[in-house]
Amino acid sequence: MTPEQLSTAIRACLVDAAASGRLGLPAGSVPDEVRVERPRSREHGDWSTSIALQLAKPAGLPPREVATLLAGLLAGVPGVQRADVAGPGFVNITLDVASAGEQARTIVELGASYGEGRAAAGERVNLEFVSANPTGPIHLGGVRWAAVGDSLARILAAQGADVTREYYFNDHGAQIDRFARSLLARARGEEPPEDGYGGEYIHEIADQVLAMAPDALTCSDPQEVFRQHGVELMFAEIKQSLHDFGVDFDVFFHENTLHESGAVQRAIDRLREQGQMFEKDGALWLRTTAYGDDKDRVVVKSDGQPAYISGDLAYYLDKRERGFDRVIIMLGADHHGYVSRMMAMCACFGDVPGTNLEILIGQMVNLLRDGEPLRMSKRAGTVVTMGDLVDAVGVDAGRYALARSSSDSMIDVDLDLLTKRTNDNPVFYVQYAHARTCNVTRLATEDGVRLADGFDPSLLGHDTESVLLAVLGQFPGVVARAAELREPHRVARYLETLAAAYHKWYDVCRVRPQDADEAVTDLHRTRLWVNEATRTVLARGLDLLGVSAPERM
RNA sequence: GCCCCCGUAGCUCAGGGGAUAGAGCGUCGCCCUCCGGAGGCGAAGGCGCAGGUUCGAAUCCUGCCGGGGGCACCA
Repeated sequence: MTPEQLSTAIRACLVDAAASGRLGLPAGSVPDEVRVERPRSREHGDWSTSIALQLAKPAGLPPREVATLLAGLLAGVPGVQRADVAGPGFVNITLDVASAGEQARTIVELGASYGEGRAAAGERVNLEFVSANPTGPIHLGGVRWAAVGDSLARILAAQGADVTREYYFNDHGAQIDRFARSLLARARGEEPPEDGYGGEYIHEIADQVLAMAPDALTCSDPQEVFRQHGVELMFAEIKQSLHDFGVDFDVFFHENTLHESGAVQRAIDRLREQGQMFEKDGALWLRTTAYGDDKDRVVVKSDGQPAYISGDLAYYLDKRERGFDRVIIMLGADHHGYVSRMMAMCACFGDVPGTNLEILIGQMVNLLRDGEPLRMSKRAGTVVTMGDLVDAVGVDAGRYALARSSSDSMIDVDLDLLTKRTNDNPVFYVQYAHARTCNVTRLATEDGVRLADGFDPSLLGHDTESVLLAVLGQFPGVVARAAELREPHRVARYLETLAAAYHKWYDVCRVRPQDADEAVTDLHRTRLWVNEATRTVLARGLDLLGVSAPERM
């Protein structure tokens, strides 16, 4: 019996009790979802629910009375060995060993599709992340969103969403001009401009542009040549480093196309028709304060030039017109000030903020060296790039380290720790567990233990076994929750729990016969099912994080 | 001044209003005639402060303290 099945059974008991008048409330007032949790202490059984505590008040009964009623009904459910009332009104449930053991069969039979859900089925999601300006390599701060964003895309897809990964390529503004001027200055052997970029990569790109266009310095518009080729080269490098990090976008959207195609003007016209625009001081404004922004925003400046937000307006409208009902944008904490104006903009279009537009703010990565904060500056060229991270620890450790923490938390990354390749990255703990499952399967198969020859879940009675089975059963709920809250780190934390449960089980429950004299029994075969189920979930979970699941390490 | 995030073990971080708050690393002590010891078992060690809501608060609300970030007709 899976936790989902148990939850359904509990709800059915409650609806029954309500319908027959024993609960003192109408059947319709039983919550749609009854939460089933793992109790903290093993002595409290396999699963626990606090539903009786929640229903006590509406039912007008003491919590323990509701719990007692529920426990009595649950005791009659097939697969439930016992249901006890505990504490203020918890119902603790212990399953039959065989019923709990069926979890292994369920997983092995579903294979890689175990853990998938339909919570986001039919949703067309546009997930925009990274979107770093092509004025330099992606630095470590941006890498966090690459890891988290790509993982979120995988998790949403596992819930049935149709996800497009999108990168907004800002190739239009003043920062690009600064970049071009910096390249030009470098090529002429001059110091970078006051507001420009420094660093080794500027040197390299400038040389490459000169190689591509030998007359770049003598042509009529040198800066334009450096801009065009420089951005192209920088962009190619960014794409490549993302690809090497295991992140491939479906759409690279160029801001330029919005201005060239007239999309900006269309968006402005649309908003004007809806009465959201007004003119003041020679500029055109969007009345974002009507929807909670703290000030109105200039869309077209008094000099006639479009302000930055005009691109955002057009871009949002473009995404919606491409058929995405959910536009999700991941931004760093240094951009959180945009949230209220973006949400207001969404409302100005007549959409629903929070539904059609979601903005996820992630906190920054704090770089340390020797425990001391490291100040990074693109201007000074002291940046730690995505490539540096991959060179230092590899893709798996890098992605895992960045994806295993909540995006709400600022995280510290100590470069010396990383470059030392120490074992304190939990990704190895999880990957090792996976490699172990593969090893066990390989050796067991050589010994003649075959899944197809038998499965007797009533043999899975060891305590470490029931823990492992229960943890395996939590996977679909974890994935669903990670998708719902847009929190990939939940998957990583879950995998660490699963790996721990597996290691403990492995330590005391042998899968293979001890030696050639020992016959292969149903216990060996059944445990091989458990091993396979674990391998399946570890592999799928790592896949959701974009981390490899090695068979040997 | 206003807005957002954070404050949990020595360090880095988990923790869906529920029972005795967890993991990794670090420290100390155990376990290889045993499917891979990148493992397992044990010990020490913690919710910034003060109120409030609740049967019940690390979790929700308010204030304070501390850290980070943001408040342009820049992009």
